[in-house]
Amino acid sequence: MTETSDDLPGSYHHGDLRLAILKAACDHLRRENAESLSLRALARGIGVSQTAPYRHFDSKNALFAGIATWGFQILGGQMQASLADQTSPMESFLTLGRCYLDFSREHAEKYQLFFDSSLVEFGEYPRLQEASGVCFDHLLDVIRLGQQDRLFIEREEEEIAAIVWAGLHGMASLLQLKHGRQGLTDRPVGKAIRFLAEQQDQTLNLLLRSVLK
Amino acid sequence: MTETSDDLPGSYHHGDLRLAILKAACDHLRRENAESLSLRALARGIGVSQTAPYRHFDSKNALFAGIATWGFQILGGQMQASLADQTSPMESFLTLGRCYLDFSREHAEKYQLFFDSSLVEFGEYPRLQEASGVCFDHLLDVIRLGQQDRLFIEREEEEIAAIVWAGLHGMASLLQLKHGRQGLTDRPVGKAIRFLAEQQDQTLNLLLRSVLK
DNA sequence: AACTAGATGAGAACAGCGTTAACTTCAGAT
DNA sequence: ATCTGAAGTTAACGCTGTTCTCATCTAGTT
Repeated sequence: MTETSDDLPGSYHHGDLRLAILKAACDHLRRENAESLSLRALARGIGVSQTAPYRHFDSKNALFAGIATWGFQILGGQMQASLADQTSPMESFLTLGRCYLDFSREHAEKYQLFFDSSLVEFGEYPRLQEASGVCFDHLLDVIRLGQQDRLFIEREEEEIAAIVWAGLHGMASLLQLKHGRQGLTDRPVGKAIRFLAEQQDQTLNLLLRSVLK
Repeated sequence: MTETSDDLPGSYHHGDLRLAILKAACDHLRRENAESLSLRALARGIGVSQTAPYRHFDSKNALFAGIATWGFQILGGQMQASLADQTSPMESFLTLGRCYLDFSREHAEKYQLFFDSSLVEFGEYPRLQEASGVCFDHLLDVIRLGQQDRLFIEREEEEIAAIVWAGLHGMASLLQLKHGRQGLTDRPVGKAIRFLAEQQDQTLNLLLRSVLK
């Protein structure tokens, strides 16, 4: 059993409160939003005192940083897994882009924290920086592979990575608007986002074309 | 004098409290962040009671929506102005992209609200929807112009707009990381973003190339 | 010139929040 | 068996968003 038995009566210690908080926070972020998330309500929902979370996270910001770190670890793992059975550099490159978009959809609540400098102070959490660095390194690795095959325009690998990242993040952001925003269905902007959602693979290819020779 | 005389003693009414709140909020967002913004502190800084802002904004979210609406109005005006003295559709297209990036830099605090569905509930504010719609229409206009010259790949105008928007927003987001985030200077990701900032025009051209024939 | 209505501001109050400090309980090593 | 540190609790502080009631000013009507 992977789940801890938190229904045992009289158990003073929770068992894995840290993970329970992370999960509950993500659940809330998915259903509601970041502004309405409260540490006290989270603790109440789990069934511990309102200050118990502070044994695992120094502050609310630290919790957000923890979620973001968790997210980068998951993304890093999925990137690595997605590259395992690719045969060509070009295939690897496209697969990595697809992987990024998939993550931003499946873990939307974590992904949003990657770019919300109001909720997550990157500089204060070295483990977060490292986890994000690992993901970026995977991207750089794939780009170096492609450069050996002269796949890309003649730029330094970091520059190619930045352009690719911009395209991917732009797509991911707009795709999230579709679910996070009401009232744009009948307007042109709604139609545009619907196109984006329906033609994801084509759009992805078009945007990645930016760095291809 | 464009500024209202709020230093007059004994003046019960502020004169233009709504605008003063909008400006003060933007100032705060630029220096600090959204989470630490407090309506009460804002009112204190302006010198009115803590409930005075509620005469102009129904809630904190309404204030954010007001800032976002203001932002779209400014962006719409700048888009229109930037297109005034362009001669070719291609020139107009590139200029509009430049204009978008400029706005995202000069009004970073407003721009961030455009995509923060946690702070701004788009569906609840028709004027916000309309202001954003005007901006999107400017983009569609330019694309229609380019389509007449067979500038773009064969797609519907909304689809081209979505791809362009994705590229622009991706660039704008990553460029904001440079100023909003510490501790990524020596890492590869820091180098990548520095490239992006230094080669903005080239990168913009590369990304916009996605939709060119 | 006096009156009135509506817009704008003030003050008190409420529940909820993040966070800290001091205390309690438990699990594991010596 | 005892000790120690990790993990959880309780009480408290100041701050917040928001609402309700009341005060003041402005502009327009008679």
